[in-house]
Amino acid sequence: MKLSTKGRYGLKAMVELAAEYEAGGKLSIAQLSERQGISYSYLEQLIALLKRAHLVSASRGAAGGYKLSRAPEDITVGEVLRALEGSTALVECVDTCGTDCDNVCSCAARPLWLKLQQRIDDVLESTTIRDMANDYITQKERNLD
Amino acid sequence: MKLSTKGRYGLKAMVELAAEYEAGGKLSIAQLSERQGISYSYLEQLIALLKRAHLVSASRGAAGGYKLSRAPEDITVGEVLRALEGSTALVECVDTCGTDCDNVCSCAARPLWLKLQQRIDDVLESTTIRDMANDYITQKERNLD
DNA sequence: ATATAATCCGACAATCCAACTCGGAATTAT
DNA sequence: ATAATTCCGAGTTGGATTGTCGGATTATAT
Repeated sequence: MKLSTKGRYGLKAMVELAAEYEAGGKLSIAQLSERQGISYSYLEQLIALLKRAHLVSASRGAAGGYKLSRAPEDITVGEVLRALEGSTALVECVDTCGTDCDNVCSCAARPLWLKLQQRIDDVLESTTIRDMANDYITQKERNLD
Repeated sequence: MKLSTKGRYGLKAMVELAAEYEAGGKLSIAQLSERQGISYSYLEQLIALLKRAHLVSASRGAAGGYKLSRAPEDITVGEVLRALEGSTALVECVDTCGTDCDNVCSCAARPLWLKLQQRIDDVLESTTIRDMANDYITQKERNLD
């Protein structure tokens, strides 16, 4: 019942880009990996996932980098995590992509998993990375005092 | 972001015991593993975890087996999952046992994880295995039609 | 007493997957 | 040209999940 580093690191990278959004918001992998203390090579892979999902767009070559392809208030945490992890489902049998469990109709636990998943998705879909960036920024300001 | 089979199988075993509670509620591993199609040897291990957490009690020897050590309405899903998985935390940094992340105070994601974890635990602590057993029983009845 | 049915226990094995690393090709600004 | 960057696929490593197995222990039934 753990979220992988893929999801955690990738989401933090998105928040970093969101916090930079007003100022143009382009950051290179080198910048992102340094700000978060994540391996350059690994972050490369994560960003690739985000790009494939059209959440960020790249400009190549020298002075290149990544920026959000939409405004941060239009990107939900759920979208980001799905791009990174494939799905936010806690158990397969509640995945929107369907299930191969032949037992769904008489499963003792399925009603619970459905309810739980709904609560999780409520949070993930109602939170945007703009929200997170705002928290992040005020948090950093507080730390300066 | 997946729940392991430990949690899923173990919880289903507990619901099976809860459904049997009124009738005495003692079941052997052989019975439990057959009803769920889970390997006998593996289930043995899972039950051991539940026993260590005093959620079930065993009677040894022939005609032995396991039963709930408390009434099913007094056992929450959260307790069961903690016994099986160690923790229900989605990310370490919200674990009640504390964290070794030196970044908690300026983490862009922590407020989200806290909120998410709270919603998850709301569900897990407010659902008992009696609730699940009731659902399970009516579900089985519907399937007879 | 003996056979039988069960829990108990620890060690081991297979498989998977998360979490990276690496090398180099393609692209673009200066 | 050169340096900075994205792009891409393959390989590695370690640890966790998901079991299996053999035998010891305990209780019941006959």
